Amino acid sequence: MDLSPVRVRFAPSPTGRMHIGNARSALYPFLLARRTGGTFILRIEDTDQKRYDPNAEQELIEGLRWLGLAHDEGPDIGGPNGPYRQTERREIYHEHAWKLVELGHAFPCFCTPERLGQVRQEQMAAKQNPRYDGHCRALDPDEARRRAQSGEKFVIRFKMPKEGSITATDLLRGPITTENAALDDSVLLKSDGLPTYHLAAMVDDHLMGITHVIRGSEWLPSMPLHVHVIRAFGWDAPQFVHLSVFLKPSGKGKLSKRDTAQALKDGYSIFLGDMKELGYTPEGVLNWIALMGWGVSEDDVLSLDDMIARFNVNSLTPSPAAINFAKLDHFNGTHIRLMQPTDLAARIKPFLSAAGYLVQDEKLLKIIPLIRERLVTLDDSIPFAGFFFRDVVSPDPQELVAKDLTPAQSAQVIGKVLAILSGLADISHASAEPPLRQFIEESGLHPNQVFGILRVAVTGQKVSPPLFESMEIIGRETVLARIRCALEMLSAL
RNA sequence: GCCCCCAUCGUCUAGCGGCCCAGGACGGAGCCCUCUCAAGGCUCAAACAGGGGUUCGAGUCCCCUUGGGGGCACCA
Repeated sequence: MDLSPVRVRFAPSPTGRMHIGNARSALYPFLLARRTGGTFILRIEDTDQKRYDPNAEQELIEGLRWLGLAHDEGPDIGGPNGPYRQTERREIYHEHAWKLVELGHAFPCFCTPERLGQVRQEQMAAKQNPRYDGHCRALDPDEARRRAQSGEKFVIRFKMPKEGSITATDLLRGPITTENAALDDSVLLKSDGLPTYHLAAMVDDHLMGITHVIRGSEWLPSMPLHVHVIRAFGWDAPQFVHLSVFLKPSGKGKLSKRDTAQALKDGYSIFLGDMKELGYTPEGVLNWIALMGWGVSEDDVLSLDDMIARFNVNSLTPSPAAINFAKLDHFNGTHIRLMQPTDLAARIKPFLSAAGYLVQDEKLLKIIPLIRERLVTLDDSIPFAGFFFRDVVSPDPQELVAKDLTPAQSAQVIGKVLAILSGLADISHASAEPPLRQFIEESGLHPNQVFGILRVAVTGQKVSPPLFESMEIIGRETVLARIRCALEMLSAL
């Protein structure tokens, strides 16, 4: 592939929460930029004042930072091609819109929304495609300019050729030819003075020197319009890459509000902010989204650096992809296991703290090897490690009763275990296992019965990290105290 | 309704005319390991949507059908 430095951008509109679709739209350009030693730009497309969400930009920036997708230019860090918020570029769009009018490729339109609505209704009633009827197309340019300047409400529309066709190329799909007659006189500049996407994005991409436009496939149908606009200005078109959409887990249709609600119920989310809180790691999330729409053969556990080294626009896939949360779990767990113990400890600590535990770093570091291969999310550290930091545990008395044993028999067993462990100067894997194994041997009990009672007594739960290693970390005194407590509970049954 | 795009195991995908009675990963099933739960190892089930062409030869190229997705705003 061509490795000359690209200039690419992530250009979200700040209208809501950052989700995996956004993240992937940022990831691929980022990878391409890093792969080629190019430039990755963040641009905020905030021209829709109705849908504007003042918190969105910050969430977007935080999301990028969390994922590790650092941009080289953007509204928060500046750069030579600013401003990077479209509302701060009004004059630029104005100039360009009128330039197009001058060149005869656009025209001011004074039609009211009411008239347009009526026309649309009539067209639909006549089973025609709803489209602009060309009412203001033939207006005298000077007259139109005068009316516009006198304060009359107007928009500027692209003057789409009536005949001919245009061929626009998507890198993943090849050339796509469209009849101009099928295209509309789209609005470029709105009556509020702000541009539509069709003008703003084309102007900005040109002015910012964008070489590859990587965006969602919802833009594929307007690519012909975009190429028309670009050519009307006399510019060279960038390479277009349209990413496939994410489908709901069933693969039937794209994600809806209901699906995101359902995901949350199942303990998942498509929003980055939620995913972080649920204990997903940037590495896991990145790996997951990277592989939805990107064909990598064989080794598919990839770090960001691996992705950069292997990324290639041509291996992106054009077909829609159903999201699969089980795979997210897999990647998350895999990347957790790949982490350095100190790194993992640092990431787990906030979760434990938030759960109310006072965490000692040294102790946590000792726990890491015991729990790392058991974690799917960082949040799982709470059930797996919480009991290490608790003063007392409160097991369910019923769970202290071993399989096929009565409460009294179970009490007898744990009493014997207590006697054995009490006799030890310290409780470690090496010191505790042999005498307990010997006891099991002599008693004819099953290891699961003895260790099961002990596990519940010491950890307060039926599922835990390995018993002996856990007891070693908890310490002799606490272990014995917890066993005595369990013995009392059993005796009371 | 009109326009556009897409089509390999349940899911994400490899495959760019012979290397494919189709490979990997997730998930599923089984076995091993084992103090619970995991992790790990091994094994198994599982797909070229259908129909026409082109070709000595098609999952790979073309056409149609079907299915899926997207778009048709003074939203992006």
